[in-house]
Amino acid sequence: MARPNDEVEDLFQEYADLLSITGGDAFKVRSYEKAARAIGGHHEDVSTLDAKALRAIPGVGKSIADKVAEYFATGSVRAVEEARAKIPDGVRRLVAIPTLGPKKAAALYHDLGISSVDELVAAIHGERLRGLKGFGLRTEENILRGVELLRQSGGRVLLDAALAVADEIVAVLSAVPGCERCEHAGSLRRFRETIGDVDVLAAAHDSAPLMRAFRELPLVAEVIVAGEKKTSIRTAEGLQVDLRVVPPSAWGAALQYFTGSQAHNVRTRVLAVHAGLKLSEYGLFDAASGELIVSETEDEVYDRLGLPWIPPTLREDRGEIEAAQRGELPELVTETDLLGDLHTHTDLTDGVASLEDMVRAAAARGYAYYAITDHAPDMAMQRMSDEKILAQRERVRKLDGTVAGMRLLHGTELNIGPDGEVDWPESFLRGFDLCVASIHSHFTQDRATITRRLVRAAENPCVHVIGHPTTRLIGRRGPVDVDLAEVFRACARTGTALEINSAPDRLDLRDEDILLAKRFGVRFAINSDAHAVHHLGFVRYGAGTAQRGWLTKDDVINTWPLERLREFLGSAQAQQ
DNA sequence: GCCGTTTTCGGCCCGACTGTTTTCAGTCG
Repeated sequence: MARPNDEVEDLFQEYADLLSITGGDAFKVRSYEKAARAIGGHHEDVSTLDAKALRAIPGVGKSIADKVAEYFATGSVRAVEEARAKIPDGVRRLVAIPTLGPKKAAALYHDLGISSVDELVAAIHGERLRGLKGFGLRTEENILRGVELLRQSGGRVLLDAALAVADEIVAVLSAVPGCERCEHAGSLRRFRETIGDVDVLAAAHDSAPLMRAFRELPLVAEVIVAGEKKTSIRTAEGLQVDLRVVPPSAWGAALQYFTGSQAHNVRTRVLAVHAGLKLSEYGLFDAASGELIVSETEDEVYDRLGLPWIPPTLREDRGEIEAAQRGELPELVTETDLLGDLHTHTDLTDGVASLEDMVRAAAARGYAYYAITDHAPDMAMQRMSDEKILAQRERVRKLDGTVAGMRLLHGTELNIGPDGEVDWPESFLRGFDLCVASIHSHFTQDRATITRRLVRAAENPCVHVIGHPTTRLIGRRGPVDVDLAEVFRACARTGTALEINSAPDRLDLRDEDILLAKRFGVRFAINSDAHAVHHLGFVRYGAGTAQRGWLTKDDVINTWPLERLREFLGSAQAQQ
């Protein structure tokens, strides 16, 4: 189940969308968006809060607090239901298309009766948009490109959504009597950036109670197939989940088989054949006699193939078999290796939690150090000023070391402008412990310009980390067109780290880019880019992505002790 | 709809780009 806070966030975001499509007051729309974000990022469960506590959340006043209460009392909100009655859900989905906002969606619906993405595409191809005010040929092209982007991620969900579903199912099934083991497998276990369907594997002598419990889960919207060995369901959000139940003796072989990837499995089966064996989801067998050799653990299966156990995040047939044969598998960085987070926000800019709340939550994760990196003035909407950032620095210095001994770094997330310049002059930047620099606009510049822009940022002696280097948003915006090798070369030369932004809709750098960057000898930082307390946990996805890029602890600067990190930050400034 | 070096209503996130226009609306971060 979604967190109650997430349910309310989705509800108010939907209401804001509907209000904007119906031409409602823009400030009212913004109020609901702001409240949605604040509630989604709030640390307490809003379903347990009374009116007074609800109104203590920034952006929540009487009207919105009443609607939250109404939602938990009745299961719905009358005002939202009324808005839904006016605008078909398909019209709201149109605004998910990049470059298509509420005004254009409203025009398409009212003038042409278009109420779904499919109808819109058909209308464009039927040239029915020609002559519609505000819609030219370029607009049509942009819409079609946006739809294509949406469909590329089509049916696939982000890691966090898939993991939330998987975690819930595994927790419930593990408690069913007779269940000896239960884990998620598939691309989710390999931490792929998007997930087509969730695979859950369980071990039991009798599968019936597990299959029944699975079918009766509250999140099940539809049972697709129900058998003795396999059951598939679909959630209300459209995510397919497959449960396979195997005998406990076959656990290891099944887990290996259902974890994949397919390419990795092909390689392991070929290895088996060459050794006179046969590998299937039921075990490793002697090819001639059909006698079972091993099947109980993954370790045994790999061992009998002459390999050490291979971490799931490496199982893509990208050289892991060969590395394993040579005994050269990397010792992968893990989430628990992280000693701190180097890219986080507070409510001084676009975060929703206070400095103190963020610091407390970071300390609760056991971090040794933590950097606060709010936006700088060039992001005009954030209204940052020298005075505000210096006042924050005072507060950071006072808090430093007072919460569980955690050390604080005062930093900023600079904006890399169209020519590669950043917000403040060098004299001011030297006052920060750490500067992340990221691109936030001008995404469509040509390859040479973007490359030069990022190289210039890396060459800036005050920039320590390049944030979300390709700026892609999964399913919504492609990466900028850039010569990554050139950027990686510059980062290696200047001692500038590359971020692995852990936000599940970014995961930027992505795994393939990390593999390439590592070859240039670049260092990395696995950061949450948290805008709320619960975002700090995003580093789980960043660490998984780093593993898919074959990174070890030594490659990642925020696994280093503070002293070594400070040396790295200092030497970057000393250069050039 | 929220908020207030607040007290009851006026301001609220600003600037730039894109595409459609020919002076601006819509979208985005």
